[in-house]
Amino acid sequence: MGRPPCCDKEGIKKGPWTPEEDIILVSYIQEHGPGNWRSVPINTGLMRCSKSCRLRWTNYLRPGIKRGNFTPHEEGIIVHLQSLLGNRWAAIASYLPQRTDNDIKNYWNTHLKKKLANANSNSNRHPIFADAATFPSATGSHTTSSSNPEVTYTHQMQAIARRSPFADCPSSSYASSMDNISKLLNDFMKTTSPSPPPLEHYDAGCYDVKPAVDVSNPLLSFDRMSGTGAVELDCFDVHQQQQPAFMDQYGGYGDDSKQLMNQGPPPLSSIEKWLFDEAAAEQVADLMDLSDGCCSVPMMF
DNA sequence: AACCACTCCAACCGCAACTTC
DNA sequence: AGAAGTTGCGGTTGGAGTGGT
Repeated sequence: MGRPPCCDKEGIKKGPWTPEEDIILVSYIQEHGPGNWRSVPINTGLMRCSKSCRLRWTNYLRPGIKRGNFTPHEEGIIVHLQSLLGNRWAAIASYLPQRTDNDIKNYWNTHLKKKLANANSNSNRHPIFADAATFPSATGSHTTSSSNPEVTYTHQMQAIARRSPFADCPSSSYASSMDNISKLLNDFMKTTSPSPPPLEHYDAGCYDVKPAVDVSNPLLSFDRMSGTGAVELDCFDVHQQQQPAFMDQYGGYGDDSKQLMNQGPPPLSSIEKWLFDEAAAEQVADLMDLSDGCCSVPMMF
């Protein structure tokens, strides 16, 4: 279209975000919710382009992001899905709600690709490298027609992701980004008045959210990842009567996904069974550890 | 201590899809 | 219908951190 990139404008700041900028962005989103990124820099005074704000939010500040080492199970999921879907990181990330597509992409490029290259050279052609082209979504095309089997499959994947068991609370071995921001906000509030509202309902590590105080604020009111109590969470449980309110705003599931949600879960396919099978993931982990180069991962299709 | 090579990841860029008018 | 504007995605890169010499 020949339109100049938004970030080429004069006075737009680039580079790493400062804690102050993070606070401003989080405060704004806490109040207004994510979306309408165009208005974010205008309304906040941030000297950042809308794209940069969105990226900062989705890749770093967004609640529920898990940081730190990937588990062998997560590795297995990524490896398998990459073999099926190709480099469709957003689709792969939908299976790992706590990981961002950027994180998964980085992890693939810096760790898994090397591991698999080594493993592949040791074991020739392993079933894990099964030809992705045989799978409908491997083409990487995007359409919106629900009659398209490719899209149907994608929707099934999204539904699968919603009931993913991987949404359980991680160990506290990693530092939550929102925990950091919460601390920043608290420090900020000590020195500033008037201050943005505190992120008081974020707990460290995983977001062990207390019963919502302000239900009108989706950021404060979602219950997730406690791993305890009645909410046991499952914001990814399609069997739940009530869809978590934050899902659309924070998880990116759109109308099509809601439709699927209402239709109930798709039948459990072999890939789902495999993905949710810890033993299979361990097999992938074993493979990547190059223990003996033996081919032990089951062929799925 | 200084230098270099390497790793890792946050952020940028360009493009395509999508939405609005 | 199509131009203009917005959002999302994947590839790439810059630079901070780290380890080796």
